[in-house]
Parts: sequence; C-alpha cells; structure tokens
Amino acid sequence: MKATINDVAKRAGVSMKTVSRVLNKEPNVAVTTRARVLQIAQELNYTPNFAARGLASSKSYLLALMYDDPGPTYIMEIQSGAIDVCREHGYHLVLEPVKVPKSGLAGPLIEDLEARLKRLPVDGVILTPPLSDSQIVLDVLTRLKIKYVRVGPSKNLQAIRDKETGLTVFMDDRQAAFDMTEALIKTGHKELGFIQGHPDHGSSYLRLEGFQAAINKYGLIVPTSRIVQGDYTFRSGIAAANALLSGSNTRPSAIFASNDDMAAGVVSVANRLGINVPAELSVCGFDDTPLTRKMSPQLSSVCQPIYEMGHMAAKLLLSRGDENLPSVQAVDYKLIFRGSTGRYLKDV
Amino acid sequence: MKATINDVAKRAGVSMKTVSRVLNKEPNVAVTTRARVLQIAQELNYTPNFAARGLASSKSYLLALMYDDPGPTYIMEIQSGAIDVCREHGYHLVLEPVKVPKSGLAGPLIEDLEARLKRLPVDGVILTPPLSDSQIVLDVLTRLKIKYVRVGPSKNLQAIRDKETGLTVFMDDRQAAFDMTEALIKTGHKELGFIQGHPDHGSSYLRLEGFQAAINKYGLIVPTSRIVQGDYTFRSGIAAANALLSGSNTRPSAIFASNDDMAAGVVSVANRLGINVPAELSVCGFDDTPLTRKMSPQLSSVCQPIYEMGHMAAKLLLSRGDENLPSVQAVDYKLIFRGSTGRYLKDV
DNA sequence: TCTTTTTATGTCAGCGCTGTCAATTTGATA
DNA sequence: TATCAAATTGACAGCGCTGACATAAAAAGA
Repeated sequence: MKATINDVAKRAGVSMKTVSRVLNKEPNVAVTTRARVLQIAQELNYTPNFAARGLASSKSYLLALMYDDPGPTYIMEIQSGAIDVCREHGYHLVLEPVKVPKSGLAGPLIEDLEARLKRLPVDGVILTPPLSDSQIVLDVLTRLKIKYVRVGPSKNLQAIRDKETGLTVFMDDRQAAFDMTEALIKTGHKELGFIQGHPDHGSSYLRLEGFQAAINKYGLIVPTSRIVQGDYTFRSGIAAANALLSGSNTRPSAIFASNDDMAAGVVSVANRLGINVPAELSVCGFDDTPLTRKMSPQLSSVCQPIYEMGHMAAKLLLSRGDENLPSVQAVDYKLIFRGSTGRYLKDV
Repeated sequence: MKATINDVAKRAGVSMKTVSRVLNKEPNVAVTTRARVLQIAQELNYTPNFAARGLASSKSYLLALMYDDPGPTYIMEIQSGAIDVCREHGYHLVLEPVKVPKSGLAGPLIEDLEARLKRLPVDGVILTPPLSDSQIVLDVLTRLKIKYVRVGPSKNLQAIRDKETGLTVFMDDRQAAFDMTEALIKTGHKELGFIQGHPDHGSSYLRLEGFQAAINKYGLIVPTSRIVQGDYTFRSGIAAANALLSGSNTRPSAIFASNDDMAAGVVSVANRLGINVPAELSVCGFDDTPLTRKMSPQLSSVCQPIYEMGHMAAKLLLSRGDENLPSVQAVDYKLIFRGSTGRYLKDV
C-alpha cells in the first residue's frame, strides 16, 4: 500500500539517496534524473514518512504556536497565516497554550515549557502577545536553542540575543494610535478621552504614547482624568466610560479606546446614558475585530493585518537563507472609519 | 545533553526494552523495577524522542483538528478542550483547516485531504461542524482507516460505518431550542419569531425543529412570515430583523435567533427602530459566545459546553479501551438568561 | 592530451525507539 | 518436590529516512 523511498529508487533505477535529494530539492541532481524520479514518485503515489524523516534528520517539520489567551480571533488569524506558509514548506503547526503566572513563581512555567519542548522538539516557535514580551519564555527558547519569532512585541527585550535567534514581526502601534488620534483631532475634536489597555500588554503603553504624541503635536490638553486605565475587557470599557461620561465634569467629545472590546463598552454606556454616537460622542477602538461590525453604530478602528503577521512569522522561520529576509519585519496597519466616529457637531 | 533510553537502561541496570515498558505504562514490570527506572529517568531528565517513537511504533502521537471556519471562538474552545486531553496522553494537536467547496467538485478536496493525511498520518481526527456532516470527509477518513470523532454532527450519516471507526460528541440542539422556546412561552410570549441558521449547518434544522415542537406543544401558531432564513451572520440577523420588525404586520414580542451573531443583529435593529429590549421585545440567541456579554442589554442564550466537547472528543479518541466509553457522548447545555429577555409586559 | 575541478550518484551506518520472540525467574499446583 | 503456568526481562532486528563520505562521470583547464 504505502510506497517507500526504496520502492521509488528501485523503480527509477537510482539509489535511495538520489530520490531523497530530489524530494528535498537538494542541488546536484541531473534534470533528467529529477524528472524521472518525480514521475515515478507520483505514479507510486509516494509520500515521505514524517517520523522517519524527523528521526534521520533530527528535525521535526513542526512549528509551534504559543499563546496565552490574546483572544480567539487574534489566534485564529495568526494560525491561518502561519498554516498557509507551513503547508508550502511541508510543515505543520502545533498549538502550545501557555499560562504565564500573574505573579512571580516562574519555576513551574519554565519546567513545563522545557518538558514540552523536549518532548516535541519543534523547529521553530511563533510567540504571540503577551508571550512575545515574556523574558521567561524567551530565555527558555534561547537556552534550548529553538528559533522563535516574536509577533507584535512591544518591549525591546533581548536586543542582543535577538540577533542570534530572534526574529520579529510587528506593527507600529504607536504610530497607528498617533494617526487615529490625529484623524479625530482633524475632524474637529478637541476634548479627547483615552482608555488604556491591560498593563501587562506592551501595546497598552505604545498606544497611549501615540495618543499623547498627537495631542502634543496639536497643542491640546488632556487632563489625567480623561485617561483611564482599562484592561482590554468589555467590562473595563464600561467602567472607564462611566468615569469618562457620567462625572460632573464636561465630557469628552471623542473617546479612543485601546481596543474594540472596551470601545464597545463605551458605546454601550453612551446608549444607556442617551448620548448619541456619533453625533454627540465619537468612539473608536483598535484591532478591528469582528465585533466592530456587530454593533450599531459600527465601530471605527485600527485594522491590524493579523493574518499577514502570522504569515510573515512562519515565513521568517522557514525561509531563512532561501530569501534574504531582514530579521525584523513591519506590517502595515489601516485606519477604518465606520459609523461610530464623526465630526463633532457642536464645535465645528 | 539529551539522554536516550539507552542511558537510562544502563544506569538502571536493565534493558532498553524494560525502560520502554515503564515509559509506556505497559504491564508486566515489577513494581520495584518500575520505580527505579522512573527514578533514574527523572534524574537524567530523560524525555523520549518523538520521531523515534513514531517511527518504531508507526504511530504519530498526533491528533488533527479539522475545521472549516465555524467561528474563531468555537474552534478555540474545542482546541483548548482537546489540547488538555492530548497533554495527559503525551499527544499533540495539529491544525488542519479544510475548505469544503460550496458546490460539487469534491475531487480536489479529496486529493488534498488524502495527501495531507498521508504526509502526516495522525492517529485521530476531530471533526467540527460543518465537517462533521461532510460525507466526503468521512469517506476519506474511513478509506484511510483513520479514527475520527464527529463533534456536533446533525445528520446521521454513515450510521453503520460509525460503529466501526466513528465516534460522536454532540449536544441536543433540538431539545435546547425546545427548552428555550418553552421558557419564552412560559414568560408570557405568544407572538414568536424565529431566525434560522445557515442552510449548510445541520444545527439550523435541529434548532428550528425544537422551536416548532415547543410552539406546537403550547398550541401556538407561528405564520411562516415569522420564520426567517438567516445564515448565522450578523448581517443576516439585521436583514431578518428588518423583515420581522418593520413590516406592516404586527410584530412578534420575542425573537429567537439561531445564534448569537444574528441575535445581536436583531437587538441592533430594535435599537434603531426605538423598540426597547426587553420591555417591548425579547431577544435570545444560541451558543453563548462572548458577544452576548459585549452588548447591552446582554443577550440571553443557550450555552453550549464547547470546551467540554473538545475535551470529550479527544478523550474518546485517546481512551478507547482504557475506559469503557460509549462511542456516542452527549454533553449538557444550559439556558442563560440575561437582560435581553423578559416578561412580555403588554400581554401579561 | 592529461590533470584538476565540478557535478552527479552511490554506499552505508545509524537516528532512538518498539515489536517480536525467546529466556529467565517466580509462583502456584499437584 | 516436581511440574507447569504466569510474570518478568532481555536480545535483536529493523521502522524509513538522511548525513557523511566515497566514487564515478563530466566539464574545464593547461
């Protein structure tokens, strides 16, 4: 039933090694030979044995995607992008959920990670936020000499070691937040509010920085009471919106939430308070999750090309050498304007 | 650096085979021997080689999760459940997205599937909807003699062959829809509307059946104009809601959407039309996705224990023999009532 | 023409583990 | 105590492939 390399070799009248060369696209094979082998392999419906290859070459033909709950949509997109590249290279993707302990005690995590990576020695790891910023994880990977690519990291950890094994794919969160803020300002908003993301995610700080940079550029002033801490959840968006909208102070004319879930919270509070969005309040989010299109008005947001990032991440891991890719890749973002933002009527 | 089974064997003064027996929990090993080997293995920080094991035993220690876009949340939950079981058994999960062509032409799909499964001969496959109902996929799996488990299938395909290789995990969609409808009726609603799901998903029909069964039980009448076809998307929910709410006919006092996205569409339309939810209109969905908690009012829904289903699916695949699991497992659902449903004030 | 490279192909061991089956020990039975 | 079955352990041959190296053929110089 299942043909081996030996079968192909015999039938083609060459050695197993030559067949192996053809199958692995190694150089130094005569074109005629290559063609013949390929032909025979096809006829015999031959497919290489995964385990045998791995054993002989001490490679696993496996990439791992490590994540610690950055939201299902995000993971799925990264997955899709990565899988498509894996396919092209005859690789497969395995999933490794990782639970980084909130506080201290890295010991168990380290042991667990090492155990898993030894058992299944993948050829590369894709790290998604917040793992891409976890020094603990990076250390383990470095120690085990496993190649990794950090997706959307924010901190500049391990700058030196990165040059050895670390690759990076990122989006300029700061600039994106800057652009979105600027867009808000240019449509007439002067009284802006901002909701910050989870303190553990580096992106929170970058987005805040971008916001503030735009504020400064236009000489506006945002009191600290207008910058509220959230944690990327819908609930925290509600809480933040309450603080921002129902205080006795004048309320902002636009609120920029660091992600879509929180922005949804803002819209929901505005609805409850009878504040019309966007006529009386503009709201925008970040990430352009499907949620943006499942609310009314639909939410303006910053679109991260997450699929692309997954794609690029896997590509970096698998194409080293083939092409000459720089080890740090930036991907483009896009501002998406929907119904939740508009000109601030009162003021303009 | 990396210890082999041989190292452990020598140090423990036994043969490799005995070590192998211990590691694989095979019977017929003296307790003292077992303890000693385990001890030494630990000391040497030994971890078995994945590829070698696979090659020697012609098993892959890999399970595949096949899916065709049933929503990121769903997949992630299934994944989590399955991965947890895999871990316990020293297995890993690989992802296999499958694109079932909308119409005809199964050829390429079949070839693609076969090629993938031959290259990476997984020990079992978890099929999520709508793949769990795809005769094409089931046939390929059967032909390749690969064990599979169907998650949430609706059609009763291959009833006979199932007894050979097929396992099933399902939730009683019909009964759940019945219960939810009954709950609606019992809180006073008489004028019900229903939005059906995607015609390709068997669940659509089951949910409709459950709805109708409840309607019949209570002797209510639902005109066909009150049962609208959707496709499980937010957009289709909007369209359906428009049909249901803005026609010249009297409008229903409660709308049961076959999933949460569509229910969100209904709420959104109601908001726009100034119809208060739940005072003037009760809305409920199905699936209990995170979205239900990201809208206001929060959405009542039917909670599917998706994680459990993934867990059970993997368990069925990996525990055959160990425990005596029936090949068809049902999991419980739960009705979750939130702000979007309430007593129909006008009528009671 | 005869060497020196370069290119093309082959030989062979062995990756680390498990299946098969044989050998040995222990325990139970008569 | 002798006999037989059961439990325990070991020897050994590969699983299917590739890496390192050897060899043969072709191309390039001299």
